[in-house]
Amino acid sequence: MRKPCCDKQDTNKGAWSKQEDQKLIDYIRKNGEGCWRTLPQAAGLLRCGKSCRLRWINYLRPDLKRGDFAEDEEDLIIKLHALLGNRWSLIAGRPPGRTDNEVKNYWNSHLRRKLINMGIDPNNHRLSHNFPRPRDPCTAATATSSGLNNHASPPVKSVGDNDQTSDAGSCLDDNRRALPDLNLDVAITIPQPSVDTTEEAKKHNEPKVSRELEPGPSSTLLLFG
DNA sequence: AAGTCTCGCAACCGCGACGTT
DNA sequence: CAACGTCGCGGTTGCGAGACT
Repeated sequence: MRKPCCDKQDTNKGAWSKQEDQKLIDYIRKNGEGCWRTLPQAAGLLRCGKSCRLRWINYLRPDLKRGDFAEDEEDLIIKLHALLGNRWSLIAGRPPGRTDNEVKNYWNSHLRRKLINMGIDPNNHRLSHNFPRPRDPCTAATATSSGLNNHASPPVKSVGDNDQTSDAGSCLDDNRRALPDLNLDVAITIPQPSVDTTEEAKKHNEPKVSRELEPGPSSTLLLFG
């Protein structure tokens, strides 16, 4: 089993009860987000601050859009992943009302496999000889059912993985040729306030985007959803 | 019908980034 | 400028539900 995330013996773990949810909602409605370290005690919750923050962001926030991803959302996520790699918080900033955790889970459980079935390496969005091609249903079936999911073969961390952003971006031409139905003409801009509604997101995404994705002053990237 | 397997979601953990002192 | 504390992100895991045998 896991080691506890914090040393406190008297903190609850695992699934949240309705009462806990309500306490957290009530407290944040009254006092706003932030100061997660002290929030649990102030709200009367036997949870660590991290757990409260995660629960609020991923589940309780009122502006969350739950349910199935639309096709245009899928496309957008694929495009953004090609451009950004596993920067889920940045990717989640674009489809409104989605969380990084939700996008990450959806990628790992659906989109990854979808790309694999299309013959695309989901790690770098290149056409891959190691992955089944669209016209090869036998290998496609084998790949999807034989451990290419995140459970059987968790992603191995490597230098290449960390560098996949530029790598993936450099292969967009290949993808266009291979996937005429998938518009990969994508670029990035700082999220609009109307899309990225939270102050928190603005605070953190803006500098991050400009710092990480703008190699030079002229490289302002515009994202069309 | 019962047992086993697979999948997806929610939650946890470690670590790096950032702010404060 | 180093030390410390907090926050946020990404990777990973556990568990329940549904599919399969």
